[in-house]
Amino acid sequence: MEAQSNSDGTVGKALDVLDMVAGAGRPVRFSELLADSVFPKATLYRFLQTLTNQGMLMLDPDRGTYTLGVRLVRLAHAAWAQSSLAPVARPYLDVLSAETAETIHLAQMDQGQVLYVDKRNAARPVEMFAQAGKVGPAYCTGVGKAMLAYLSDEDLQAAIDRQSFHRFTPSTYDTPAKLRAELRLIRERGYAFDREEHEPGIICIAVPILTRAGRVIGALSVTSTTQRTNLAALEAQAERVKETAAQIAAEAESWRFPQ
Amino acid sequence: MEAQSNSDGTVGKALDVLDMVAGAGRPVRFSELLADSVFPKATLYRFLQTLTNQGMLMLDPDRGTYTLGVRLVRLAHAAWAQSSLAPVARPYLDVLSAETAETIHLAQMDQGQVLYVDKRNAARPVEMFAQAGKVGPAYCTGVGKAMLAYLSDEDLQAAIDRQSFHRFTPSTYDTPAKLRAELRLIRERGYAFDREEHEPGIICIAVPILTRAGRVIGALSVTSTTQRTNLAALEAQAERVKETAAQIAAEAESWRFPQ
DNA sequence: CCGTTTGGTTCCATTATTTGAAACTTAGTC
DNA sequence: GACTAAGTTTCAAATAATGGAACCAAACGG
Repeated sequence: MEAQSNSDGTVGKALDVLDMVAGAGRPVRFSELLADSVFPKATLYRFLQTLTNQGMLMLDPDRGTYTLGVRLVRLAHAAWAQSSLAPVARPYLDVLSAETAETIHLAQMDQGQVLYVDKRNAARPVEMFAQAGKVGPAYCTGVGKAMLAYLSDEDLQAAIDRQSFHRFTPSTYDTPAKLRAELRLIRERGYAFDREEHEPGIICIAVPILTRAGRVIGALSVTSTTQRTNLAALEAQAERVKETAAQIAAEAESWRFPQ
Repeated sequence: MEAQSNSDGTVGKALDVLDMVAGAGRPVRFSELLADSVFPKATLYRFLQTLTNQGMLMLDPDRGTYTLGVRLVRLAHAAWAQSSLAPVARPYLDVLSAETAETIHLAQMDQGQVLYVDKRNAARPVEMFAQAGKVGPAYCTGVGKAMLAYLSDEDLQAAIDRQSFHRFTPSTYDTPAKLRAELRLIRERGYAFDREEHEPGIICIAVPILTRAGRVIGALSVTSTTQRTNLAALEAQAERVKETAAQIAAEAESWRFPQ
């Protein structure tokens, strides 16, 4: 995972450093960060220092390791509450979840990747933080494709440039061309499938969540396994899922932008 | 809520802007931010642009309003998972919660404030994001005082400087001197009380979570109301709560810093 | 016990970025 | 169609970031 030298000046670079620490997934030493950083020693050092006294990072003085700071948790609480679809969508997901008795995902786009902001697992109730906040690829997941299909040409190009096109399974679309063809179909149809493209045995139907103006603000999916069901059965739920998406869109529009 | 012009260069200023948007708690227009910002128009404008490109903020193009971006949610997921005590503490909180049948709070220190990272409500299971991530004052909460009591002189001074000493109730400690006296007692005793200092009728017993080296990494509290119980009854649980804190500390030390 | 390596921190002249007043461009009013 | 408010761009001056190199401290090896 390389920091792709963003062109956003000092702030962008500092945020890259933040991502590096986040990417490590465990406390990291200065030297480790230095090893796969594009920055020279002193520069990286200063960034770490700045981020640390801003509370975005935390330095364990005993071990000399850096971890993400708690200020992030606070900011994220606000982000989740005010900017994600999750709080708005919650009641609608509850209903859909009860009706379908399948796993439900609510996702948004983040820098070309899929960010899951809520999840319902028919079996047991949600473990919020543990599940929400996870990221996944866009080109081979139902929610990902549903969102990609409705991006502007410009945004779509930017997103495609960020896809790895790794071939997870035999049915993964592994080139931009194949993906674009699929996206056209999705746009015509109004919903997307995941035909075991990311994980064998896992299938889903996904619909975009669109504003009245036609901008994608998220996606919603009903997921199952090939053992329990099949695509046709999922497709039968399409209208129901679209309806939920529409409700969420309407609510989001009136709630997040009052007046 | 004023951005207190931090001395951390460009990055610090950008993060201040981020806080401003977070602080608003709703989508905000450029002009609103400009109104209570110390930055001149062009500067603020460029920061917003940078943060937006970085996914830390989101610009609703229809309305021209800024909200926190989803990248924060992703970062926070990592922060919560790797840097907060919550995942480590979870099983121990489960046990304590079952035993006491009272509300449990797990908190950490963030820039002189108390950040709640997990909460158990005897009645219903946790709503993670909805509860975790909230912040509160340090000088008048059980967990806050428990942590303050074990800070180094330097860190304590810095934390005290950030307290408002607002008098929420008649029993709130409203000066640094009174607070410091209380902290001495807490250090001798090993645990802290909240004697309706923040909210009338709400009392708690709180213990610090300390590393073997004696550094505070968090605090844990059992909260109740004056209607249901009293301080003496809570104090009777002190040893039990300390034990849980010790378990969490031990686990945190071996788990978060493997090898 | 001392020379050496490794990991982390500080210096400081150079360089590049940020800064912000002012000019400009929309979009909205009356 | 002049007037206002809100947002965007420009550009020379001011400032902050940069990074090579020196420095320090602790751990290591002989």
